[in-house]
Amino acid sequence: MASLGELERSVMEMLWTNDAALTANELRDTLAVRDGSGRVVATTTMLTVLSRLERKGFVSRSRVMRPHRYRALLSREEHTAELMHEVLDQSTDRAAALARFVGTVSEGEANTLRRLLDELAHH
Amino acid sequence: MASLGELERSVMEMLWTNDAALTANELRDTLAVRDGSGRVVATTTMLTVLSRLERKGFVSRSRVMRPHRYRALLSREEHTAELMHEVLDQSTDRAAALARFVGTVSEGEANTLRRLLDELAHH
DNA sequence: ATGATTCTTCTACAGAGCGTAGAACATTCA
DNA sequence: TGAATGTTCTACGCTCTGTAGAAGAATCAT
Repeated sequence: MASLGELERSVMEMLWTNDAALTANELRDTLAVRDGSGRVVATTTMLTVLSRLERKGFVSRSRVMRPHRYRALLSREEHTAELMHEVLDQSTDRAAALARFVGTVSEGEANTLRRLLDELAHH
Repeated sequence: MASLGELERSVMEMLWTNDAALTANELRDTLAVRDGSGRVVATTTMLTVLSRLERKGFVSRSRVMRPHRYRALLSREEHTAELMHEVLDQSTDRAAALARFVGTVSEGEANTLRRLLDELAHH
């Protein structure tokens, strides 16, 4: 999966937080507020970034109306899960990598995992 | 964690595969053979890449002898586990992300996880 | 010891990715 | 149909990475 720059990432964060499809200007304004740094970018900058995110397959764009509306193709959780798989796939010994991972997980998270695997078993 | 370029990644792969500390020329030669593409780089190229990997904290260098010898600071599995944590840390809802992850894991891998968590419980 | 050899560092450059946005083009609105 | 709004095209600077020559440092062979 392609990786994201800082602004690209911020945009994805906004799209993940708002499940409605947003316009470039809405994103631009949200960024100015939400990003503590009061980051103000030109609308064209936002549009460029959105085009790149579309090309990379992170967002889809609805062109039926103007202004166009953008939404994330995956939810944040799906994205995270996909990244975890991708990382794991780079390993030659997946079981060993999982062992390391599980070995460094908090007790609470270990319990979460047990519960999830339990639910999975009784599908 | 800093990310790696293609050549940097190849070098880490070689260091992960050989647990002995290797020299720039050994890595150079191994690359030429191992990398199917018969990739031949100059020794100085290898040294530059190794310096960058050292700066990024991926390898350590023994300077006591010449030529210097390089080794990976983390094993491949440790590295993978660390990346998985890093990815997970980017999520706002870790449990949800883990749920997605577990939900898309193969049956065999689910069993591996159950076993690992079981061992963890009886520490 | 010293010239030859080997090794490392310094410097440099090209290509790609990203943040950035103006200029020009397209659409919609009043 | 002119004004306002929205989108695309083009471009530039910065950083990262692959690449390696030039120059400096250490080692070796005689």
